[in-house]
Amino acid sequence: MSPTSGKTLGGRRAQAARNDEVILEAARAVFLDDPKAPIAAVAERAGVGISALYRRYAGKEDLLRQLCHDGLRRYVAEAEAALAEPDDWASFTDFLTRVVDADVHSLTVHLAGTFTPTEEMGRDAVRAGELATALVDRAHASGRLRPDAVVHDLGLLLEACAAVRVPDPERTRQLRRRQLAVLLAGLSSVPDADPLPGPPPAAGEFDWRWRRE
Amino acid sequence: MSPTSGKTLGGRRAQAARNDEVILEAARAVFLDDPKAPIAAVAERAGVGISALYRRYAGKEDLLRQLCHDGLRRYVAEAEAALAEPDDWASFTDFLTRVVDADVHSLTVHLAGTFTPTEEMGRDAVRAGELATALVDRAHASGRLRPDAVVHDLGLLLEACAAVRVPDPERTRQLRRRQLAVLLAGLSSVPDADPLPGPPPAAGEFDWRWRRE
DNA sequence: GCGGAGTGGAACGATCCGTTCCGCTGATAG
DNA sequence: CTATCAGCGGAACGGATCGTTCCACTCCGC
Repeated sequence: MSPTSGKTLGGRRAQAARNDEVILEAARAVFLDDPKAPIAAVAERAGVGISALYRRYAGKEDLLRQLCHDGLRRYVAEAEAALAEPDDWASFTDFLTRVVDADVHSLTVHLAGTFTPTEEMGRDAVRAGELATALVDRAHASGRLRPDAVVHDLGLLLEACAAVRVPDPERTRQLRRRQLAVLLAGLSSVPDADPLPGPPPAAGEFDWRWRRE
Repeated sequence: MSPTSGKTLGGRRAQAARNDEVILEAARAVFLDDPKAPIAAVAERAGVGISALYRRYAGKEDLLRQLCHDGLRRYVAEAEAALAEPDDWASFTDFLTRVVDADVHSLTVHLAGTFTPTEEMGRDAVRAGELATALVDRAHASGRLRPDAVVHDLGLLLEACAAVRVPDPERTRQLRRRQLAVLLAGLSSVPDADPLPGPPPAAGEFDWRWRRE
């Protein structure tokens, strides 16, 4: 049975439970800022010792994997939420806005290749791809997405937004929204526009990051 | 007087002169791929020994600075060339296309902060800013640039294009052109568009990279 | 009180990287 | 032809960094 009889547990246990959160949050912040940051930086930011980290994670790679998987799950969750919306175009733009705001893509991009992915992550990645395709299909159906845009243009778009980063997080969010607005305007259908150049981005072209060296 | 009497110098001297080029090219490629790459990687890629590097540059920082300064000069040169064109809008788009193709922005972005800039770089940077403003002014004059776009939106745009990178350089160029096309479409004036959100990017907001830690 | 879960942080060992240095080679001057 | 030395290759060095381990300490829960 749970100690302190199921009540809100206090003292040492509470501190530990709180640390779970604090550490993950700190890790997110630190590795988002510098993917190669030392583990000690995470501990410092979290205001805990290094032991508190190694009690929870087998090693650095384990922490990184968890962090990245969380991001992937968030991506999937946002996509599912967006697909529940009735408006085709709004579900598309809302999804992108939420993913950009949550900085999910940065996580994936910067941390890719620093750990060996689990099978579950593979399955989630496939699922994410399916959901993205569904969103783009609906956007096409709405007629507001230019016909020559493809699913994997989302990759380019997210990359572009994730690339925006200034020291202040809130300002970063604002600038990313601006970037997103420009990109969405560029992806909107207009009567007589030049077609997008080059072979469109294809399926495997963003997987190279995941190659373990 | 020059050895071998001013003729096309051959043998050892020729090899040395050729190495100047080869090394710079290798450094560009290597540091573009990984800004934190070791100097040895540059030497290996250039097919020379480490001594060949240290004969030319005082140290790593010196090489990085040179490389970055070259990029800046290229930026200025492209801007000047573009301003010489008669068509306002074309000078704008051509400039961006050339800068994106040349991967100049990546150089600046990734290498920023890894060395102490020289005063001359500061002057060149100011000049670059003036030229960019002139280009944007002309683009506005042409009426094809949406009125709420500002000079520093170029920073966001270049950032977005530089963020696109796949292993194959030629494919990278293609995808960047596509990205650029979307962004330019997004920055084009259309009759009744929503205004771009948030305070527009301002002057000092991209300088933070240069803070030496 | 006592046992041990939870922790802080010093210490260790491995790795990496910038820089130096020494010995070699072959072009060039005389 | 020979002495010289610019130019070079790459081993070796020393410092820095970082992941991980380990031990002493605290204080909750029984």
